[in-house]
Amino acid sequence: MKRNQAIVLISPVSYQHINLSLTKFMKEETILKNIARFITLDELEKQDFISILHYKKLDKGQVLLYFGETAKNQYYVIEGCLRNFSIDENGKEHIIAFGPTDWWISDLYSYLTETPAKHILDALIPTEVFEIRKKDMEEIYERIPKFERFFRILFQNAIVAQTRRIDQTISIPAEERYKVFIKKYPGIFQQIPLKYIASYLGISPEFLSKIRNKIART
Amino acid sequence: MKRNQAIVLISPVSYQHINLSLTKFMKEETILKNIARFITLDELEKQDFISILHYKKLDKGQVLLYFGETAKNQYYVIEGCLRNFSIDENGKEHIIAFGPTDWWISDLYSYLTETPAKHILDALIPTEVFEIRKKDMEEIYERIPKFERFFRILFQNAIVAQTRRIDQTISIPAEERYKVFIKKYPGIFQQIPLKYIASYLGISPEFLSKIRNKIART
DNA sequence: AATGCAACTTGAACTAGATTAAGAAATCAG
DNA sequence: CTGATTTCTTAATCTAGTTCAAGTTGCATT
Repeated sequence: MKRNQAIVLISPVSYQHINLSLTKFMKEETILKNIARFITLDELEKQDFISILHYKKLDKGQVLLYFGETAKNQYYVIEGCLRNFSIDENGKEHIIAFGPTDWWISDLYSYLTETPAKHILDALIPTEVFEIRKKDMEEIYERIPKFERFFRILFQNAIVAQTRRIDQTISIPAEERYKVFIKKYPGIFQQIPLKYIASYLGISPEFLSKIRNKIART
Repeated sequence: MKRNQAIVLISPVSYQHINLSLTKFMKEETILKNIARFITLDELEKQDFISILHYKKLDKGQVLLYFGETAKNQYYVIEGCLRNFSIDENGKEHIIAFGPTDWWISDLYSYLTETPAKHILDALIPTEVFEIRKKDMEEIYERIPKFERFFRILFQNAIVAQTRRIDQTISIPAEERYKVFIKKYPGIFQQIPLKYIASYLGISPEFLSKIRNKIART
């Protein structure tokens, strides 16, 4: 079954598709628009916040956080897709989360406890991010307390999504979970190799292939 | 294998065991102590906050949130244990979260979106809670903005725990997950029937029994 | 103490998903 | 364009976990 056969791309055209990089200004606009979902910043606050952003451009496969390294940053994905994954004692990779365009991602455990990370963050496709250092963020919380509210709401929404995922993982079979994933994340489905999607779903690539074949025959 | 055979009870004696109910004052102290982990409240702020708490005492099996009902409250567990669970299309229950003593619990999706809940909250053992109405909480956020920080930190910690759980669910076998659970939640393990623990782990009660027997023979 | 109900255990049969191997198709680098 | 590498598919075999049925044990009620 060919991936793109019957699924319409419904997310906005990737900026890379039109071969026109975002200017610095436009990149900053995307993160400010993301923040404006939950809080309103005045111009001074916007400038203050922008001053702590560190732009990074990653190639496919490039690592943002290594196993054993202490996470001192969190990331906003301007464009592209990151993954947060672990490696089990058999050397097998398990994707815990994707970090697609317009999402925030980090290894929160390492970041909060300042202990070595047990997870790894890298880019699955060429990706641009804003990196925010923990120290800088703590100062922003002091200077612009409404960011407490922003992240409270962001984290609430993250908990809702994770709860949904836990529920599905323990209560519905892999085929159903795959169908839910396609509907929920069409952008990721289009861009990311199937073996990574299988890993995220907690199944083998071979089994995902069987599921897709079965769906195609129905 | 008998449950209590080789496991030492390490959590403090249940208040109910010593047949001495907490006074109203002591109950309020427990939630204030919980809050003091992340923020400092002055006496006026404490009184303000306590004024929105609604005490509830539940019997085993008593429901706090029904399927299809819109969640208008969140809960702090003074003593006891709640569960957040779903029922799949085969009528099977899946426990998504426990809410043991000193934890905060709600159906966050329904609470945030003000849509009918797809989960159910009830008491697995006799339980006392403080119920906090959404409307009251929103006013507290206005009057005492440092609660934004409290819940941001609380939600961050919740995300860390859920991420750990997702990682374990997709990467280690049920036996390992059971061992992790026992170490991490000895209190729940002591008090809650095994069939609920099996449900939380995403396995059948029969399979949990087989795991326990295997462990006992090793 | 007796009875009924709920929880737990056990074994056999079954299934969803994993593993292994091999080949095809797609993508990438030069 | 070509060769190398990665991704994907397919089939056979294996295994973790489910289901079902039945019996045992623990708990609650009378």
